[in-house]
Amino acid sequence: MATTGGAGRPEKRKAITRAATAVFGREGYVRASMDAIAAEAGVSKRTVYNHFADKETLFLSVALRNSAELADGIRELMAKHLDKVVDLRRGLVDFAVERAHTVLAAGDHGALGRAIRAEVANIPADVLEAWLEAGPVATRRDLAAHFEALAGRGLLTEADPELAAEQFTLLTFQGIAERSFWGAVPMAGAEVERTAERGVDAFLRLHGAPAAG
Amino acid sequence: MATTGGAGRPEKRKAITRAATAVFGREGYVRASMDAIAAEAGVSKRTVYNHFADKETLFLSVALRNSAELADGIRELMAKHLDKVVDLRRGLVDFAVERAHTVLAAGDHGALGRAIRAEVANIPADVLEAWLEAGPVATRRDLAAHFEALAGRGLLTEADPELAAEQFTLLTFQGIAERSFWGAVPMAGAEVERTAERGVDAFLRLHGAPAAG
DNA sequence: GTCTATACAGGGATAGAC
DNA sequence: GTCTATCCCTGTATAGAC
Repeated sequence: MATTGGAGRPEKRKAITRAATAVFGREGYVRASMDAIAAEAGVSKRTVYNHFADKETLFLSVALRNSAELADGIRELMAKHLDKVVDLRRGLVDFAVERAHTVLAAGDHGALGRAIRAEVANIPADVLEAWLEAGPVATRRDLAAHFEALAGRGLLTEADPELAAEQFTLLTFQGIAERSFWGAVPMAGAEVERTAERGVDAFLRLHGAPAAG
Repeated sequence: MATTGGAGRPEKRKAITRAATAVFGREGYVRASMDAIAAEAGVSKRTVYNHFADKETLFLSVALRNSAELADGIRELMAKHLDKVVDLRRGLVDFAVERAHTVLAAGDHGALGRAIRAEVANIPADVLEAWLEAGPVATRRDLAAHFEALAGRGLLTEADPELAAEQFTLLTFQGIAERSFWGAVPMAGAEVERTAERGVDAFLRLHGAPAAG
């Protein structure tokens, strides 16, 4: 990431990363200006350049951090809804709904994801790989582990946890993400829920244990 | 769309739209310059402004045209693979593979779709709606109609053609689109085929007619 | 020694003028 | 078809302030 040393006060650095996340999310990489980020952070532009070598470095830095934070949040949702589940369908639907709201919220998180996807052709391959690994890939792996545990409890079939995680995401989340353009166009909460329910029903027909169906 | 009258020679206009599609697709809306578009079209910048009022008008115009052309291409693929199908699984897999290659090809088509998705927050609501209607929504409707016909022949269940079309697209296409970032990051042909096959298998377990399974 | 504030050089963009 | 007015952006430089 090549931040310019560890110089400067940490509180300023934190304000800059928060502001950069918001401005890049709102405007996208090209439209966002370093002036606007400095203003939103409440620091001078010189201070921004004291902490981050240039605009690209700042963008990639907050992108990576954001990806990891988002994966952490989703991991917590899995623990909350899938660890000690009694009603499997209910737990899966609740997880799907909260996940969609978390990722696509108009707040800081989802917006930056949009900016990254828009800019993906201009991101160095190794940074893109790190972003994927910290975010979507980690989430799929975590979800597969949970599904494997659920299979161990006889609630899902054992066959292929990775495939189950992939198809769960497709059926319960990807349609919402695509239709709302990753949160850029708001989607009614009721439609999110309806989509999650229909997705979970399809998922359970594919991967639910016959006994628990 | 507010093109500036019908002035100018049609051949020039065609060259401009073709060049704009390519440049916007390569660079994205913000990075693309009217100079580059004029150069790629082999006309003067004055000629570009003679046909299209400004940069935004040009972008939205080629976006709409592109959306409709892409939907036409997919419609042809449906006719080719699903109209007189004998081996249903084979037909669905071939359709899914060709569709993925068509949409995500590095050529003119898919690249502009990326630019539109990146810029969606800055597109007027009515134009975005028209773009959706001409493209993704039309494709889903066409696919649902084909699935209804296949149900009439006893190859799929009758239940809900719209839902079947939605889930077919999710299971056989959306994962490829997401992983390749709508064609920005190339994906091996073998992985496209493998993904399509696994998606079709899941789709048939959800919507295949029991007799034909 | 890090911050703020401001100004400035250099490049490139749109859109219009000649 | 070239040329230009006008604007905005990045990144640096130059002041002084806590």
